[in-house]
Amino acid sequence: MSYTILAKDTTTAARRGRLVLPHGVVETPMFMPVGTQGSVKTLHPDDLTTLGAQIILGNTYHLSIRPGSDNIREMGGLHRFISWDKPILTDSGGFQVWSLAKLRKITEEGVRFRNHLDGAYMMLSPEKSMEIQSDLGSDIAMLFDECPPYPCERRYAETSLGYTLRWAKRCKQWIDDHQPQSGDGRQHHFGIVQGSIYADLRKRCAEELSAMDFDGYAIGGVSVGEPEEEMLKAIDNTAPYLPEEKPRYAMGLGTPPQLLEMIARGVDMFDCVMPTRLARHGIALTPDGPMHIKNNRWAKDTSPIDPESHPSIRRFSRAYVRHLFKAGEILSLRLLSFQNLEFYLRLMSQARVAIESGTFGTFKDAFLARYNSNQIQ
RNA sequence: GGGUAGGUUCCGGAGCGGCCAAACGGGGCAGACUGUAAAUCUGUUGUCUUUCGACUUCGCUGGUUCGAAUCCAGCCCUGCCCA
Repeated sequence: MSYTILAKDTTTAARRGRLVLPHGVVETPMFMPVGTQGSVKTLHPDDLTTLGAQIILGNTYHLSIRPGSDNIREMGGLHRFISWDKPILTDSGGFQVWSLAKLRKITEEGVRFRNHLDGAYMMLSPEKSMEIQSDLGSDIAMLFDECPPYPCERRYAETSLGYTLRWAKRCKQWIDDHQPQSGDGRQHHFGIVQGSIYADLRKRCAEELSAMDFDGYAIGGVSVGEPEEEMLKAIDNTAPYLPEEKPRYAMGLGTPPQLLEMIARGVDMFDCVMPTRLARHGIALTPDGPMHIKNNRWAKDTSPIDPESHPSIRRFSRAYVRHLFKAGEILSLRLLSFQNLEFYLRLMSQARVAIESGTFGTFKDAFLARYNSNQIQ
């Protein structure tokens, strides 16, 4: 088995695991920095290594329209192309069906897009998505799903779920036909549970996908604008029906507190644009809460943004980073991205240690109390 | 000295008799962001008031008019051209 549960928490459903992938071993719970276009925005791959990133994301939709997945395959695959030799997870493009909704048409066959670059028509189907991800050579390929919007009426959610389940079967068929190998060295495939806010649909989807025996399972249809309460409910309505011995991945989430809440519910993997996007928008994440570095109150603050962070960011004062940001200097975006990812990855590292010692519950409460107090000195 | 263009709210810059506390851009202040069409987007930016509204403001002084940032006169100051 490529996934091993190493420890379980005593008072929550948190798990400490290890996932063996073609390009390396990743320890869970873990956070995956998002590198949609083959780059975690503003950061050098060596920065990611310094930060302890174990795996990053790439995106099927974006990479297939530019520079083209066939080109990437001919150049030796995504890892070589972007010079990153650790694991990569590729999203299937299903999310772009949702986020670029104005330009799409969904049919049984798949989704017909007009891409956002030159408006050219493009078809994404279960088979096509799997083929692109195979060309990219990612360690984990996500199944091609239909991500319903929020809010979503029952009727639409059912129809949408039908696509997701039938498309999952076709993805499975494509995998069996094209990638018959077994073992940790082959590309892994994760199913995606949809069902919107409807508990019975979530359960049904989780059970049907589980029966198809994928390498891991994702909880999708979250991070689409729903309130936090609905998001956690979707986790609660899904996680219990997923196989215990497979990794669970909450897609597109979340805030630091949300991450801990989901780990406590048995989720192992996360990805989110939040740390890097907030960085580019002038917000630093710290153990004491988010910090609008552009605010006037930091103008003369010579202390570091986060005294507990990595030395290479700790050496700069809040006043300096603020100055760089306000002056439009690119360095500020890099420094803040570095800080925010450092913070996310540190949080995951601390969570792993806490689970191993069976104290995740108290760790979580302490973290939340401090983070939510938002008392940055 | 002669000619000419102009002086507008933090800056640039529109406005050229009422719809003007004054477009737009920048800057300032604050906010939003959750499988990245995002180094993006939103709000706010004369004073007082919770709202209605009141008050002060378009170089200065005076005038014309029911009404002036806008018209007239004088003055002050800047840029450019000629001596």
